[in-house]
Amino acid sequence: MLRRIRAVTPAALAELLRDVASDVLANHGLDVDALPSTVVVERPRNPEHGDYATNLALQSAKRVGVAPRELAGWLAEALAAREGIAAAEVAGPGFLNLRLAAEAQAAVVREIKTAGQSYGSGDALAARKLNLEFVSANPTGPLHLGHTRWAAVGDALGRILAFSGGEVTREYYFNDAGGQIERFVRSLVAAATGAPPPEDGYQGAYVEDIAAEVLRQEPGVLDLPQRDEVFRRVGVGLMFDAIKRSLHEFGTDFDVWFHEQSLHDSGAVDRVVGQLKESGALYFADGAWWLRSSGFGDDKDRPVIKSDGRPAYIAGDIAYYADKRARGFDLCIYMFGADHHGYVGRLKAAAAALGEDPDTVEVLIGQLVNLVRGGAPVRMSKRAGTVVTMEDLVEAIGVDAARYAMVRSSVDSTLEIDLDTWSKRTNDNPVFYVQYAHARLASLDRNAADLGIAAGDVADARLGLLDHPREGDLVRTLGEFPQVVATAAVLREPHRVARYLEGLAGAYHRFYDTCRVLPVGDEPVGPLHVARLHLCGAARQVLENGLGLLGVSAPERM
RNA sequence: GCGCUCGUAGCUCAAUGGAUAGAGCAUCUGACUACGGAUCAGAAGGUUGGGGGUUCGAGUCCCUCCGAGCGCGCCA
Repeated sequence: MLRRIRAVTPAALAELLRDVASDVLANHGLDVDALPSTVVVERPRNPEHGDYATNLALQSAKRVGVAPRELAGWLAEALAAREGIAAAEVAGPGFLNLRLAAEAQAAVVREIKTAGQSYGSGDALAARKLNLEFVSANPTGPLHLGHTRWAAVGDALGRILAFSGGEVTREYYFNDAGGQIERFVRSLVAAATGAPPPEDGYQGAYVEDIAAEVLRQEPGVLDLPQRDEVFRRVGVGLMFDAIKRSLHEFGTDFDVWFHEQSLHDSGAVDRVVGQLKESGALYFADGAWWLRSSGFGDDKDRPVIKSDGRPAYIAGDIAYYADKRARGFDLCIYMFGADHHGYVGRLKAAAAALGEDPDTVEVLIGQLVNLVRGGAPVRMSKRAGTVVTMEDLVEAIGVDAARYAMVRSSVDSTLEIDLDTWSKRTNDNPVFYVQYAHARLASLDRNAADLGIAAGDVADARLGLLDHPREGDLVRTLGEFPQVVATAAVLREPHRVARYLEGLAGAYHRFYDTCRVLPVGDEPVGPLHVARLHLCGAARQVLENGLGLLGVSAPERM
């Protein structure tokens, strides 16, 4: 009977370190509370620094009142006696470098195969009710690249937050109550009547297409007195549908499609404005009602009811925020393009004015996306006239590459997507590099099946045989996944998952290059073959889980 | 002028205050009579825009200057 060893993953190691450090401090009569709230465990770049390293002694030395190296020495001694720890040594100013027994590390393979699709999930956001609002493009034209970035990043973030225990609702807010809808309708009417487009109107082939479709559905509409109303109802509806269809084909679906107009129709805007007037957050000046937003951290006060008596744009957003809170969301995450970052202060001020904690509003800002082809910028779209659309991008490189390209970089930096790179079917193209690893693993499984080899129950596998350096690297990489997901969730940084997958694919390819998995020729199936098959199965599972979080397919064949 | 986001290898980008700042591409040199060579090994490539500060330790935090993008409306 094999002895079952608990997998020593970074998370388990952090826990172990905390226990050991508490014991050590207590035994020396020192203050246990001097330990940092989170113990950092990382994989050193330099293999000479062990399998894992921690700066725990460095972090706590000052508060404990003991020299870092001395404290690290105490920890090393205590750790070396623990199960699964092969070696613990002090290095540099007080780092603690740890080597683990192969069997203890490889036990993570068992965890992965047992957890399956849930491996990597966690509770970092447990019991949090999260509202994610993203894309929210105005229904006056097709989605452009900025929207596309959020369609990919927001969707991935939603998956990651949910995987981390959050209760996530994804929403799309249609600004269908403002003046730009009027302009859109006028543009449609002009296109339908053959008149020149209005000066402030929308242009592009899509305007013509929608106008033509309205005429097809409502023949004779041009002669009706309610002509504009029909164009509004049918034309805007067609635009809604086109946007929803684009997003669905992009793999991004929403739980709630919220219409600004509904807030006006239901009286929600009137109610929230009344509430703000009553609390004194609004004041009347120059014929308009102003929000004292400068008193809540904004640059200046903002008109909420304009002097013509109509609600300003922000009125709808305040009511929308209040609606979200009333629905029980304890955190409202907004995702804006960089050109709307000036809106952040207003939104937080509005929350504060309603007597809410401004921290219930969290705004992510995404920088611009530029396309390059053949070394030259791509700016024009066939359909939209002026900007490149989501459909243009998907047509050029496909959904998987588009999503992956958008999600593999931090939203903080402007992004350049080289269409030549992302349409290649080589490892110039990061998404193919990762997907190829998965396809290779799928191929391996097919080959094993053809040979009649089954890995069997992972509980019986001798995973301690996985002691080759390449195996160790792969095992440790697999063990990092839950932490990567948790960090991505907490920091709202889905690109960490993508970068991790590239590292995992690399670790797998390096392992595969050196370590033969299946028996050669007449060689009988041995325990190492079985252990490696399980390792490959675990790698395949993590690639699948990770790609799934990004909304990118994990192909069996390519 | 004020504000936000940035500035890292030739290029595209990583790095939650940790050790010698990392990948991929491009360049150069190697590895297929075995599981997908769409792979792997190696070389070369850096004053992290400049300058100060904080500390055991700064690409990361603070100040300042330079440069880029984007904002600064009773538009949405």
